[in-house]
Amino acid sequence: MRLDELDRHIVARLLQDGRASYAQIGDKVGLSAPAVKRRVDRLRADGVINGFSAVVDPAALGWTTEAFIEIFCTGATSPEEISSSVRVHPEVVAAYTISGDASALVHVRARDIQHLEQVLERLRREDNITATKTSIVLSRLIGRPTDAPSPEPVTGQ
Amino acid sequence: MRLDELDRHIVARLLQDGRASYAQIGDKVGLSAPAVKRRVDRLRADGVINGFSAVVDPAALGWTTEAFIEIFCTGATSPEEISSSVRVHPEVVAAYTISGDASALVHVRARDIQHLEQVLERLRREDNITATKTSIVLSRLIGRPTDAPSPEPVTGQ
DNA sequence: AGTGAAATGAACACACC
DNA sequence: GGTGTGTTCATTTCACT
Repeated sequence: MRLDELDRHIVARLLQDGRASYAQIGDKVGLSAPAVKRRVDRLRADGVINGFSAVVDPAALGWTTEAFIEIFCTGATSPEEISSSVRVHPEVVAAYTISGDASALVHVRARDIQHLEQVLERLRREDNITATKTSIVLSRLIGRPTDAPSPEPVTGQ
Repeated sequence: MRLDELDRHIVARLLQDGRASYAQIGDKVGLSAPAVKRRVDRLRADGVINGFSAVVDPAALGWTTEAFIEIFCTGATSPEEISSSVRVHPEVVAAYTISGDASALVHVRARDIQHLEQVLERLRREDNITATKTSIVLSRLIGRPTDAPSPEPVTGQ
């Protein structure tokens, strides 16, 4: 499934304003509203667009503390096992297996430092997990709405 | 500014479906559509909700490679300097100053490994940056739509 | 703060060019 | 891909509690 320029343009607009009407988008990209809807429906069916969401300030909801935790696991722990050890903790907002020394990198949000400490204790109690290495976020320098990329992959120069 | 239960409920619904109508939300939370709209307007004015966005699959847009890069800087480089060194690179989707050895942690998306290498070269050419340590993402285990937290901070147990 | 009603405008599903 | 139309539904504003 290939995306043309119009598709990318529509995705760009929806990243910027997920509640834009089809007519509004159509004005910007040069299509009629029904044509935009047809393309958005197709983009959703193809899994390019997976839904819509509000962009919320975590601090305003009481999540003022954030950390990245490197997870070290026993011998040959599978990604699935890591995933299930980690996903039971609701404070985990993202987790990745990565190259390098650690088995996984986990992005955590907590109410405060005390809460973060509790999360760490709970993670370290998991059977697979032998060690953790925590980097507390001091400040967010950059963060696009959804950590989303721009719709146009930059061609290498 | 404090949020009551209804506000959190509304935010939860908008995180799940950013295009939900006010009437739909009202049905779930027990309010009329105008009442929901007034609260959403207030949440936006207060900066709790910063906008709406589509949830897009980066791979479908051609961004198949992802990495976390620890950035090491000269002596006393300020967060602002790091930020400006890093934000000029469009492949950077997020960046944080963190505790620990590194000065900052940068989340990067690239088209492929070759492209990632180019990003690394460009980053290392920045004056402030003395070294980088890259962890390539092998697989995403968990990733809530927007790396957003749930609207209810979990109380420590 | 909330509701309810009325007017405007968007969405949707058609058939059609 | 663009129009047209008609129906349904959402948004918005206002009066009122």
